[in-house]
Amino acid sequence: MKTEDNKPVNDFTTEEKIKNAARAIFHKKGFAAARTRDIAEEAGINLALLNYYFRSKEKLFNIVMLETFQSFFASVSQVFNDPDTTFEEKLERFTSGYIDLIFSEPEIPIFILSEIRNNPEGLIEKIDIKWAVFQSVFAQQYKILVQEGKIKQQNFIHVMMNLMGLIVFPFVASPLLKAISGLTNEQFNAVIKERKTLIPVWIKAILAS
Amino acid sequence: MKTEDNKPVNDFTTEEKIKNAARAIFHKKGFAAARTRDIAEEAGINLALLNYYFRSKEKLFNIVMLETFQSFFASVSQVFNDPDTTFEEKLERFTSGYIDLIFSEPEIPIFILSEIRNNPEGLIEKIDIKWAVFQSVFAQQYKILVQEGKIKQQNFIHVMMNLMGLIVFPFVASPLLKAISGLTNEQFNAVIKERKTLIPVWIKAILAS
DNA sequence: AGAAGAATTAAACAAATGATTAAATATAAT
DNA sequence: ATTATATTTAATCATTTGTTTAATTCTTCT
Repeated sequence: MKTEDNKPVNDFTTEEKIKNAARAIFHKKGFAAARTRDIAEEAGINLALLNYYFRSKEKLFNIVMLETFQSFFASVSQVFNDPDTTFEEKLERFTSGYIDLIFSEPEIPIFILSEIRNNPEGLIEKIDIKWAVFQSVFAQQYKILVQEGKIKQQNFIHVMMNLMGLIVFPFVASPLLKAISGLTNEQFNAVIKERKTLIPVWIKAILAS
Repeated sequence: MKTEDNKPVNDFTTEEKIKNAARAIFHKKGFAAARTRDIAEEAGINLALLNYYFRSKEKLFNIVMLETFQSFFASVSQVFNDPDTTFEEKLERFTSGYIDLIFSEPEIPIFILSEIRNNPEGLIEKIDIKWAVFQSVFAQQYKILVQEGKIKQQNFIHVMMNLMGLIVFPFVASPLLKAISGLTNEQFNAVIKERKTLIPVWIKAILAS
């Protein structure tokens, strides 16, 4: 039973099942360690269908990678280019929203960071991420605050490094941090949730220093 | 021409050549994407010698991983447990020293972080990293400063997350950061060098906030 | 010099893995 | 209903890749 656009009711199409499985496996293991048979099994489909729908492992990976990358940075652009919020509000919304986002899929940061080292120019150029960040309203508001003497002059890239470092690092280093701290998963998650309100405060303290 | 302990003069033993090559390849590509033939070629040796000296790719990897891990955290322990420096001095020495260390081998952080996700319990337990950090003199000095009311009460793990996040993140995200900022490699490196003095200032601002 | 052991090499093996084929089944169109 | 097209399957292919083997060369010891 399918609709006129070939989509099963109450279920996923074969193509979607493959892509969802591929996303899960690639995110968890990376391109090189992921096997097409893993993906086929996870999707519950015959191995040959993977090539029938996507031609090759690499083509499938590129699609998953691009979509992951895009959706992961879509919210950046949205928050950073909202004309109706202040610099400080953007700081708070970005921090809180991003921590929630990564919480829902904690493997994504390390996936992106580790896969991007193999991707010389291919991927990054496909998304206008530069515009989303360095030409954003957020960046312009920063510049104005500097001109007004409200915050200290400093290369804007430091702000981005600091903000993203404070948000993302605990996730990518979580196995290590759990080991050295001895915290349980629940305790660790509670610590990270605290950061949703702490990081904006810290960033402001940094900007004032 | 070799010395009595079988070490060639002015050169590396075969075993060392293999391990050095393995380190380079594993650091750059990770375990799954590294091929034993890559390593043999990089080392300039016959492929069979890899198994002759190290039994298997996995055993070779475990040796490289453990050594990398140990050497990368040895300096932490040293700086953090120096009884003759203040909390503030440790902050400065750790930041400066670690940025220099990562500069010399920029692939190591992403290597460690991405490989550790496959290593449930094996690796981390082999190093007493908990002692090196959470039971360190640095941690004790932090506790005292909190008791004295010199800095604000906060879970010590936040300090470690912040410090390491500010230091490490720019390296693991460098391809992304270069893309969004448009900086050249030289400009990017200059920015990171600025952070050697900035990060301790920022951490102190955070601790006071 | 000659024997014994260590190191090295070329070749091949075996398993894993990405991809393809050809037949079978299901779906859509007339 | 029949045909045509799309989807799915089991089997197989072809390459890659970790590993081993057996022969050869080098080193060491007497």
